[in-house]
Amino acid sequence: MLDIRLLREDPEAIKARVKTRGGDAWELIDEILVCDEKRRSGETEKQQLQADRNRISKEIGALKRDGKDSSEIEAQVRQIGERIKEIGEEVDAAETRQQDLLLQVPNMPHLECPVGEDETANPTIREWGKQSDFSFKPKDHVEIGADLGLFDFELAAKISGSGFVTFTGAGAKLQRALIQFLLNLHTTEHGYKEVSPPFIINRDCMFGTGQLPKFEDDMYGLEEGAMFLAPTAEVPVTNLYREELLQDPAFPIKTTAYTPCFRREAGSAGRESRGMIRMHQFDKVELVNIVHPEKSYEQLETLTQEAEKVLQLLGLHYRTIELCTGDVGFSSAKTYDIEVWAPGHGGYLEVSSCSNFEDYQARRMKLRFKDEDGKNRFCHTLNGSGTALPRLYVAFIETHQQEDGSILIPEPLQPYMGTDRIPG
RNA sequence: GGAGGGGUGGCAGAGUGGUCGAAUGCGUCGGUCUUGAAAACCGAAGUGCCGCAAGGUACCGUGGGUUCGAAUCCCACCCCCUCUACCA
Repeated sequence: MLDIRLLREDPEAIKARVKTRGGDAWELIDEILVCDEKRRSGETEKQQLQADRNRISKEIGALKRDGKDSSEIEAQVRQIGERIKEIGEEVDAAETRQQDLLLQVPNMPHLECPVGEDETANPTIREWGKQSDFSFKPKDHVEIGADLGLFDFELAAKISGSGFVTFTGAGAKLQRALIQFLLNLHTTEHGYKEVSPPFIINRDCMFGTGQLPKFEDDMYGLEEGAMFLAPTAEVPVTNLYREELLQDPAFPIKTTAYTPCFRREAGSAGRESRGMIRMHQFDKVELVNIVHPEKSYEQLETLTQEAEKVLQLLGLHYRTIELCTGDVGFSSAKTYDIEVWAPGHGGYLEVSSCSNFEDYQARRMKLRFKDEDGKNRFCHTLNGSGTALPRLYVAFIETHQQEDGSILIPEPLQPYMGTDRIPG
């Protein structure tokens, strides 16, 4: 949520920045300011009346104690009460409307964020490794999975539907090994605290991280929308800190979690949908940082490197791109995507999205800290996938496949797999 | 799921219609004393909103209601604890 004070100060500048995202959310800003004005003037009047009422009520108390008649001023204060109620309703209506609108306005992209309309304008920041040479034609992950019996889509369709996968045998073990590897890397090398949160999340939290009100259709709702299946661990993990006023925080607060993620992916059928590249349920290890506002951009670089480390250790070629204004997510001010090379697929796959939300989420969820001067300020929040499993899995088996059909397990993963090769 | 108990400031814990934003204790911070520290004593200290400010206003789990006036009475809901049932 944007700071209403900034909006009051310089609405045109903020409109211009929101506008760089495309879309028409910036058009809401004028009405927000009208509501704000209405709310504030009503509030002032209401509070004056309340002060009157409090004063007179005290007089009534005093009269009654003395055994005197107070019926006259009681009638007077009753009238004030009615007026307070009327104005109160107006103020509430303006406030509710203002809040509704404000929740629909996305974050402002960072000033240095490259301006552009869509993903074609995203600059590549760096690359690591290179596209591997094969002395044979590399198979894609669907084929490898079928050949080695690693996973089965039909088996998943039988019990759920399309867009799900069942891992089997060594394939299931590889999935488990990757999760273990990721969590251990982040907890032991990168200083993260591990949590394992619930996957069913209440509605308030969905507002906190910015999934609601705009993206309800992307999620699986339960109990008529009162609860949702977590679309990403970002939601439960960041919301662990909602409505907190951190007294003496040891910034950066770094939390990691493995969770399954549930997404309806409504309307994206057919897009990059072969195999397990886009699923209704997938596993992910998430990295969440809560930081001092002045350190968040520095921390974004660290966070991104922590995610990249995963791919380096697993010997997977990737590139890191910066999202332009038209492509950056709703709540984010700046985002790096990490895309891993999948030789069988013949393209790059997004395995991680590392974002600085600045105080956008913190303001929504009232996450604050007491700063060096004793002032209460909103924290900055960041998160990044560290990493998403299915695409990591895809790149992994496609990159490490051998001509004989086996898959070589790179050394860092061997302790978790208990072998250096999945036989062909 | 059923029965009972409970949700008050950083924590503990009083308060059952009007000088209660809230006693008291612990903890925290500042000061006095001390070579220094401890102890003792004195003092400070919640959050949001409105206001240039002075100040005002709201907040005692959440939302409604009664009343001139609600932490206190009524209703609904949420959460926690104990017992019980069921169950991985």
